[in-house]
Amino acid sequence: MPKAEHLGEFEQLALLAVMRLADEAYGAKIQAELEATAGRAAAISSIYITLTRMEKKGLVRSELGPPSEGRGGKPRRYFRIEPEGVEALQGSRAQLMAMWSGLEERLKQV
Amino acid sequence: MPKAEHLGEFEQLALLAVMRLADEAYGAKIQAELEATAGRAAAISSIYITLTRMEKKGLVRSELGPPSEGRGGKPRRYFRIEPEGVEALQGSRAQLMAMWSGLEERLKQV
DNA sequence: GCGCGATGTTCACATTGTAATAGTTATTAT
DNA sequence: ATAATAACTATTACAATGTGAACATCGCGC
Repeated sequence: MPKAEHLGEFEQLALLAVMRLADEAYGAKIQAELEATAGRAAAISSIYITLTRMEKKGLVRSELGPPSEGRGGKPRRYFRIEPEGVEALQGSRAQLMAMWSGLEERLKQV
Repeated sequence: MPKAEHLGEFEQLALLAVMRLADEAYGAKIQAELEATAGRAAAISSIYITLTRMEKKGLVRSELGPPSEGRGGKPRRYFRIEPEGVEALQGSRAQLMAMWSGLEERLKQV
């Protein structure tokens, strides 16, 4: 029973990638999305571990795709964000935006 | 020698609070600022531990205020953000903004 | 002197993030 | 048929980040 109070830095990014990819959100693609969009290198293990932990907290769910799609390897595991995940994400975002508000201007003067 | 690749969730918030408070950034006030502006409860120990660790990485520096100011207790420890800290903060922000871009609209439809 | 309020500090632990490595299975090459 | 390769998922052990509880310091008012 994790306490699950706040989303970690990487948890936020991983959730966002899942949302962006909609129904194409599986491990390898999530990794590519993070690299391409955020410029954030992430180990593939970080992605699986983080998403699996979040699944236990009810922030995402996952299901296996069809066993074959003209390719080898294990079937893909597709992730979907749950309403709780969306909510957590919006909460984190609101905190950061509140803290940033008014700071951009000040930074320009330096 | 920590590796210090990315800022954690709380590291970001703590740095932002230090920036917002300018030359009034000491432990208790940082805690109050987080609560007031972000609605984020944080243990006072989290603040000191996190900022002390970031000081070792060169993201902030700190100095003790005058021993007394008509009040008891240890002298206040004032924190300042360093240019490296500002840079790290902007990097984290850019990643999140990139990942969020385009998602707000999609969310409204749910 | 004694307690109170306003600080800062430390320790032990829980949660979050990563590197290294192993496992699965279709397709292609030999 | 067998082996190599490619495209994936999974586990383990550890490092970094975050927290709760408890303690230490010191001026002020009684």
